[in-house]
Amino acid sequence: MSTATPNTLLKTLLQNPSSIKTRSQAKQLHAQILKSTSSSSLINTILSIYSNLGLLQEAHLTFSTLVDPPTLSWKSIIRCYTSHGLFHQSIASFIGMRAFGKYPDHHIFPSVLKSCTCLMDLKLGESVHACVIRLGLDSDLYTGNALMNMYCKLQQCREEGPKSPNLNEHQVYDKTPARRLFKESLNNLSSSSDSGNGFLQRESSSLSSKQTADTETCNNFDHRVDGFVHRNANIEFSDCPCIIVDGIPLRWDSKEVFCMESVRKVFERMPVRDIVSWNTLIAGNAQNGIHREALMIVREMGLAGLKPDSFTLSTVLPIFAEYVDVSKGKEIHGYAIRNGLISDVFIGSSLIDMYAKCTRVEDSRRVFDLLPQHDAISWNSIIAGCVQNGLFDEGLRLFRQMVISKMKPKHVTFSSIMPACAHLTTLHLGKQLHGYIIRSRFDDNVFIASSLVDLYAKCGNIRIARWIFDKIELPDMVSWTAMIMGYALHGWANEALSLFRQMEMENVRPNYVAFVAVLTACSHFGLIDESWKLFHSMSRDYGIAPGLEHYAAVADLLGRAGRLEEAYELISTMHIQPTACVWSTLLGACRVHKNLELAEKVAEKIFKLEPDNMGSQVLMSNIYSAAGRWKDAASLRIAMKGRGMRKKPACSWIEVKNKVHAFTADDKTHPYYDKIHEALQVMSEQMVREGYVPNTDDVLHDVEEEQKRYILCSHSERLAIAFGIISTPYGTTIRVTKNLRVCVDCHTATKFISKIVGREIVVRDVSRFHHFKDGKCSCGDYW
DNA sequence: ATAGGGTTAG
Repeated sequence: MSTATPNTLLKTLLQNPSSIKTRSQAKQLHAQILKSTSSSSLINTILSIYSNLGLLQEAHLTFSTLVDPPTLSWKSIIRCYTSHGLFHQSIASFIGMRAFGKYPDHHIFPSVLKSCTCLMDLKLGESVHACVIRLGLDSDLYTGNALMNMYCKLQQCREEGPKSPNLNEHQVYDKTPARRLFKESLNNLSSSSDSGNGFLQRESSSLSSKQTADTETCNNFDHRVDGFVHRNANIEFSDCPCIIVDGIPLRWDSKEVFCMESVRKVFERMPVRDIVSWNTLIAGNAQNGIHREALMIVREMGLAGLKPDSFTLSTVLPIFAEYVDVSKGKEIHGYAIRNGLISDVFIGSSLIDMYAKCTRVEDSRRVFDLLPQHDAISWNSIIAGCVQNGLFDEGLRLFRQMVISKMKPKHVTFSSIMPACAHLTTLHLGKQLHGYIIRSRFDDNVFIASSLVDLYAKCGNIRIARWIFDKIELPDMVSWTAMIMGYALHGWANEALSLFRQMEMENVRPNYVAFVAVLTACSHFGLIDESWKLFHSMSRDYGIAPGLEHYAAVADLLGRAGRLEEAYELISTMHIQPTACVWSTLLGACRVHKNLELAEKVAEKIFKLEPDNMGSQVLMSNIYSAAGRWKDAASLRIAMKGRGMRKKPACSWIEVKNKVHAFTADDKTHPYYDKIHEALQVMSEQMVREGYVPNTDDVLHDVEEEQKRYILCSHSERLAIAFGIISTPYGTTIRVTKNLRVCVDCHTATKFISKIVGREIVVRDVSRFHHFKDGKCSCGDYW
């Protein structure tokens, strides 16, 4: 081999190092260099080539051969370490370089600062900043951007200034109340105000000049006109919900919590700013909850002559998602379409999420379908969007598709999909997922563990739920709440209460939902004093304004204890508008305690709020019947019939061998009906011998006692239990789910049946559910 | 040097 060829090759290659594209090319070149020369400058070149190609191993080895690496080599190795996530090594090399007396240049600081950011080490970052200033490199664009990014990300590490006494984190960060308020306000908003106050166009001249353009683009996308946009236009992102209870405002704009001073300072001192600088500043504000400021900077950026790019948009979209502002979200969507940014996966998943959070999953779905490529996050967004909007079956279907298309689920995927199984109480699916989770080693993730706790609790397996809960190393508020709610659903009030106290002892702050859980537990067990204490402690100690659920739980409790007037008083003085639902619990209590006078008063309120509320009309008519006021009862029923109202039959179902069997009352369509009926008869006789006395109070039909007993016996949950007994092996726990409250007699009967057959029977009632028709579930594929 | 997704709800 002649020596001329490789040398010429070397020369040409080294003049243009970016022509080396692959690992083998780089290694060949390296070999040639070692063979032909011992020049260290060529070694530096090959090191930077390795570093550029992201070849950590090769770069590391090459670097370690250098005795006194020049600045260029330090630069290469630091960048290589940082880009491979070896932040400690990156910092160590930086320190080593200083020790060797080498002066870092402006190429080094972005990597070093990124390492500080990823290590969450603000102190270190600040001293690096000092170093930057001493070297006079703070005017460098890249360094400035990296500094800003660091201060944005490490905002939380900074000691927060003096806290106002009532300020607590979850109030500021919990997104749910805002969304809840929004959904409630939808019912109240009827005026359609003009939504054309284009957010992007208003001041930024660089954007579309025609104000109608966005609307047009969006209309091409969205053919439906459902008034949502207009109704929504009243909600401004500046309207941070603030509830006043006893003169104390309970929510603050998070702006007061964070200060972006250092970021702003760096930004303002930068002599040159590019789009990255602006985007960093916007993202910093957005992610620290200072949304209004973030949006203002977008406009400012437009005035500075820079067009929002895909980074800007995917930073801004989550803001509109959080404030449920679909009209502004659609503006961004239109802007993305017009500027050819629509195939960007980042924008895509932000749009999917935004539409989903605005309860418009169909639109999320369309964005998803139109994306040329799906990554794990866009899959997660669409799956989470479906599940969060109650489309559990669709969520599961998409999850399957995701797995089929060889996209590996990430841990977020599991925490998004588990609630679907929990709500559908499909334990077999949940168990499969649990297996998948363990195999993927995601089982130590708090989010996933919390949803597993919820899943097992909802599926009636409270012990396994507790077992999973106990294995969580650092349970967060949601884990505690899921477990407490599990106990509440199973009627284990004392466990729920002691867990709640334990949570408080461990300094985990309960939030809105945690109080719903613990109050529900009290309410199921009739613990009036406890629930009053909790109810008051909620606003007093934690600054949480009681919501509908809390009022409902306490009112229900008072009502069931016969303290009807107190319950009435509580509901009447609520600081929010009571709904028909809250009044209905009191109406139920009026029936139990036979207080016709109050019942009429309450019913009037309900009928005014919800003229079509069938349950209450049936309830009221039953109250009249029980009081012997047949005429009133009849007239109510006739009125209902006249308006074409019919009560939907309740339905129970049981999962046997991965198949769901659904029953309605007196349902004779099941293929094993004869056997079920026979089993029920045998059991009924046995139950009576065991001392069972049917409680026919709930059966208000004007029929003979004998007939009443038959009606009780043919309730859907009993059919389902009987089917469970004859079709599952002895010793198996029978888990029946019902989509309305379990009747009192069935509750008693279940205990007797359980005793007779020597098996645990769990009847769970769920009010929100998927649809059953002719004994089949609407999501047949999954059963 | 900058961006998107997650758990609990009588």
